[in-house]
Amino acid sequence: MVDQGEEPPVEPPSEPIDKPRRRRKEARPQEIIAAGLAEFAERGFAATRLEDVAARAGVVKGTIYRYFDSKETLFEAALSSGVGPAFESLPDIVADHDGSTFDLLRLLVVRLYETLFLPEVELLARIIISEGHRFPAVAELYHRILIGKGRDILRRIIERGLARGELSPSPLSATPEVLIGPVVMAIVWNTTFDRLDPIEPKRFLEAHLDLLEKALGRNG
Amino acid sequence: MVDQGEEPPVEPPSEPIDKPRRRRKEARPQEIIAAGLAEFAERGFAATRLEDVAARAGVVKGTIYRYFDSKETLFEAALSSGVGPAFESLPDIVADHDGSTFDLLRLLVVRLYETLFLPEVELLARIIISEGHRFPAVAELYHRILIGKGRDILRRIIERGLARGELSPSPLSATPEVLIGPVVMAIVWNTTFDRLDPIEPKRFLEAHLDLLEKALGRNG
Amino acid sequence: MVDQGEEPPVEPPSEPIDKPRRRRKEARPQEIIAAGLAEFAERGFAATRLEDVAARAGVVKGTIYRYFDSKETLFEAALSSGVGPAFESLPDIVADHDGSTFDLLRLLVVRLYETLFLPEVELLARIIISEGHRFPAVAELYHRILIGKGRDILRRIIERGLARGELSPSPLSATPEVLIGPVVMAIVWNTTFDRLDPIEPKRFLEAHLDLLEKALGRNG
Amino acid sequence: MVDQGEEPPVEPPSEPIDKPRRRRKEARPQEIIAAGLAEFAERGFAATRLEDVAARAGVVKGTIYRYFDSKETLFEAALSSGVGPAFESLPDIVADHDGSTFDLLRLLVVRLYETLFLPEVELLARIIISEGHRFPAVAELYHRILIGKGRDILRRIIERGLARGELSPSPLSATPEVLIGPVVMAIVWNTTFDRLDPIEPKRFLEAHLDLLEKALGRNG
DNA sequence: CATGAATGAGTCTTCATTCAT
DNA sequence: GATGAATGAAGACTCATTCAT
Repeated sequence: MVDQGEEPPVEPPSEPIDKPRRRRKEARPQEIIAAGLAEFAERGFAATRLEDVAARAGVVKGTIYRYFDSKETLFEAALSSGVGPAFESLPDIVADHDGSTFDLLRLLVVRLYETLFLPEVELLARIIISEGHRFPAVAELYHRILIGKGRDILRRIIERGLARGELSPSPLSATPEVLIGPVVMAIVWNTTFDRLDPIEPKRFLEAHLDLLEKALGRNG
Repeated sequence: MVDQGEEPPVEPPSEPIDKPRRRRKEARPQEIIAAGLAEFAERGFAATRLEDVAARAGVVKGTIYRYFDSKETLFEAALSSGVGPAFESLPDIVADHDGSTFDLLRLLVVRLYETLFLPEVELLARIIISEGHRFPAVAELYHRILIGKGRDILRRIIERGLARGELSPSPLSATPEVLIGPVVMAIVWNTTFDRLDPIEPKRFLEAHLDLLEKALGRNG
Repeated sequence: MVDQGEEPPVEPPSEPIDKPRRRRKEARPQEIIAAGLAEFAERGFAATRLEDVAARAGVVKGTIYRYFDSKETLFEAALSSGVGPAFESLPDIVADHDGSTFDLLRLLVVRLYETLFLPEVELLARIIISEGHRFPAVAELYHRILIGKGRDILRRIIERGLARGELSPSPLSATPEVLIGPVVMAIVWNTTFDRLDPIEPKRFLEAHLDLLEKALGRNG
Repeated sequence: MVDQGEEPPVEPPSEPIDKPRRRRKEARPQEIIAAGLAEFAERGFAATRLEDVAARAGVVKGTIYRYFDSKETLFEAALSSGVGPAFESLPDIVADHDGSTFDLLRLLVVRLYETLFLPEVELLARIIISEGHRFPAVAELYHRILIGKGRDILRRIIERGLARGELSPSPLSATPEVLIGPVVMAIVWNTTFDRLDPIEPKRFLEAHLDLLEKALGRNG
């Protein structure tokens, strides 16, 4: 997932043998997007220079315009590119599972840590956190994703818990987003203070799970 | 609290009443800083035009340079300006208090919600979240503040709880930052999705306290 | 001579005749330099506007920055551009010559008048005289040239004269630069008073040679 | 001559004793002019900042405008200020003198070296050389001075020499300015190369006189 | 008179975007 | 398609000049 990475210098050996040039060309847009993602995450939208994106993608500034109408178009393309892969695998964990509510939450939370700290996803996260406010379309896209894939699952877990009698109605069950607050904090902390005092995701995850277990009970 | 931000709180009471102009002059840097804060929070550092900052402050572009050497200098001044007021009142709550660990945490968390959702502080928060990564000096400043004032209190609350036997060593007590994760999430969420789906701080606070109470016990 | 200044003297004779645009592009930097030289000579470095340089070169302000990093870079490029051509042909006149010292000096001085009053060289001279003091790099460049090519020849002429017994040691032979003082005066005079009361180089040259002849003797 | 110098920090002891303040104020324009002279010589007209002139004069930028209408007005005032003193003492040397032509020339040339290398006069010279071309009024002023006081004397010396039979008509006697070329060269050289390779006026003067003597004969 | 805050026109420099080759 | 030269609209910053105190 999201593995289009930075530069695939080794051409896929499984394919015939010709088309090394062809291959390259078809990959162009992806390479430009990957370069854009990296630059936008590093400098922010306004401070990113297309010249640098081009250099990182190994092309020339003008070439970007063959694939994207404008800097903004590239920006939105870059932000859309990783959305699917990044959050795709979440939904089905609730449906067929018969553990406790805590078990389900643990599954969700562990998955969140695994996903959100992937290098590519961190880039995305940094951009959304930095620029989301300035780009309504971006905010809306991610809001839809996070609601659709994330918040929704959370609510379904809670509803299931209530239905099974493992939980009882409370302010917490009414606003279950609170339960994943720590992982958001970890992401944001690492976005800003990564150079000074980075959070160790593993350690944070353990404490997070400890908190959930204490609050819900191992079987609650 | 924190409202001393904009205007020097001590006005010269000895002087007559005239000198509206004089008054104005002394306030200039503060007015420019306030305008800068608003613009930087709205558009980010790179996309903010000094022209707009000036207009908002009711002066002309060149005037900014009487007080600040460069756009960057103004940026840093703006970010430093609210630091003290915003976090000053936190420290002393632990020292003389004889409630349970949960009571103390509740005090801290309530205070955090009260402070962080003040309009001025929200501006600061947005800027730090958006630009902190690009401005090491800013990141360092706030890291120092947050560590010194925030994390420190948290750790002292935990230590006190351990000493009083209300808590026992666990992953959570080793990484107590997790406990305030939800408030960070709320801030960040509102920073990005304020226009689409804002979080109601009060409701979030209740759920947050509910979580803490469930996890620590009312007396734990 | 020295007229290769503006345009690369060797035009590609092999190519057809079209490509007027291509032709243009390769010449751009030279055109900008020529325009810069003219403007800098007319107004001085500080008062020259890149906008005017661009207009004179038939391009747009931004284009200058494709070739030169800054106004200062262009300035230095312009001053370096003409150095070689302007002083290149001097050196070899001493080596193989069997006339008297005066004959040699006459050759040198005539050549100096011919060279220094060429329109392009006058521009250079004006800039060096005006701005040399403010641009150490420029001063050093021309000092090296003038010493290497000019002063050196002068000294060799004198040494040759001493060796041949045409001259005898004296304050003048110790400081032979004095011998070319008049031509420097003529240049400077014309730089400043060209509009009021220009010096006629030819008349000045005659008087200068008259002075040298009287001082050294036709055969001395 | 030209002794208004840079900063007269010691108040004239011959005057009474009071009025130290009064004195200061009356001297203001002169102090500003002196400061302007120094700055204009150092940086040229366009690059000189009135702020720096003010600082050097120990006043505030606005104060300059109490005495001078504009930067240009100050410039012209500064350039006029030293003219009289600098060239005043030249004229009378020809009238009553009964030495040879060479003797007279020697007097003139020695006086030129003495005058032109005075620190204050060097400042003036540098400015005229640098900016004269851009300021017709300045060029005209100095042209009048130099013609009136300098060239004129030279011509009278030559005429006297012709009349006395010490000289005979020649290109040199028709263009006697050539005779003082070396001193101009020395000034210009020192203006540009003062930091790299300054000319020693004394040594140059000796060689210059040697040249004149050789050309005219001690008694010619 | 002097101050110094304020102004605003001007200039360098950057960079997204276009376009001929 | 790709290139890279050229464009032109901004925007940061400077500084001569003005003006209220």
